[in-house]
Amino acid sequence: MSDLGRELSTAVVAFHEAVGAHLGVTAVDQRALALIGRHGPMTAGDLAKRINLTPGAVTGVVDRLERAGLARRHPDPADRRRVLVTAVGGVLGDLFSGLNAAMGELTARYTPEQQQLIADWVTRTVEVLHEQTARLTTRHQPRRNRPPRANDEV
Amino acid sequence: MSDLGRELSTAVVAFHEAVGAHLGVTAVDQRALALIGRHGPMTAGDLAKRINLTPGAVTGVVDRLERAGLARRHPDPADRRRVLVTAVGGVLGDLFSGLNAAMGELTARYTPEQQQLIADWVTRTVEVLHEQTARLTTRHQPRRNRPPRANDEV
DNA sequence: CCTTTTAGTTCAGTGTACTGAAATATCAGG
DNA sequence: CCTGATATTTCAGTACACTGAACTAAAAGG
Repeated sequence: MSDLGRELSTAVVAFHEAVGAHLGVTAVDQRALALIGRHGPMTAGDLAKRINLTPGAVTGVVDRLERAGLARRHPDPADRRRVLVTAVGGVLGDLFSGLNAAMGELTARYTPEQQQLIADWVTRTVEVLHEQTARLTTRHQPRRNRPPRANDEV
Repeated sequence: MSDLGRELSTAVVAFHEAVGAHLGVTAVDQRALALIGRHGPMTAGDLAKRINLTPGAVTGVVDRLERAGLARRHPDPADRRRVLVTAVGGVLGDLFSGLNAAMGELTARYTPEQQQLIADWVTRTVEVLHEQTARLTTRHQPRRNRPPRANDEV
């Protein structure tokens, strides 16, 4: 069972990497996208704080996301200095459509009760992962062979 | 439910990134490690073919894995030109111990039948992910804003 | 208004992982 | 042995994402 978890983990990571390579965006870019996907439109500055990057770096992140058609810059009508970054569903949806369809087929094979059970397990697993990720990022400080990486919450 | 999948996905990726940052290894390094973890000890050349990297790059990969204590170089007794790269369980085990413990607790909450159901779902999900990853990496060629990345099977 | 603060982009410099080629060491065959 | 093939490392060059600082633009507050 713990082997299965490892397999799931690597499969998920491999898929994410494939998506990133396909679209020409980095892992950090994808984290930023997930962030605005979850929290809604966000200013570049907020994004910088969230993913622990300098404003200059965020410009690059958003550039790549825009070029890939995954996000768009939107001037804030209330404050014209600010730039709101919004996620664009279309392209990513296209890419994930195959996955979503296949997963839909898969879930359809289970009864509602079973689906409920699986959803429950997934929810708790996500919680565990968040806890363990936090444990890694806060308790120990990273080993610095390489430059400091953006590895905060997502 | 598809939202849940997305959340699980990002949580998994975040954890992996945290581990990588903590140990000073890249995502590619981790893929290489997963590879030798699954297929057993492997020569540097095989590793190069598998992850689609030049031999020179593989030297760097193995260097980092060794430095992190995740792998070890082992001369092939049969052919002293070759270098067998073997995974070392200890360090990674320590890192994942928290996760494994937490996941163990989590699974213990379910009945054996329920565990079986979950395992079944996970297995099928892994299959789906592999298919979809293959679809991305083979059918379409990557968009090349950036240099070609190592994104093959894992 | 005029100054100060804030938001974002631009730009030069840096670190790192990659490629491709040269170098080194070992095997295999006449 | 000696030659040619094979496995890995070393090394120079390159690409890229990041930092930190300068710059532009807009808000805020006397």
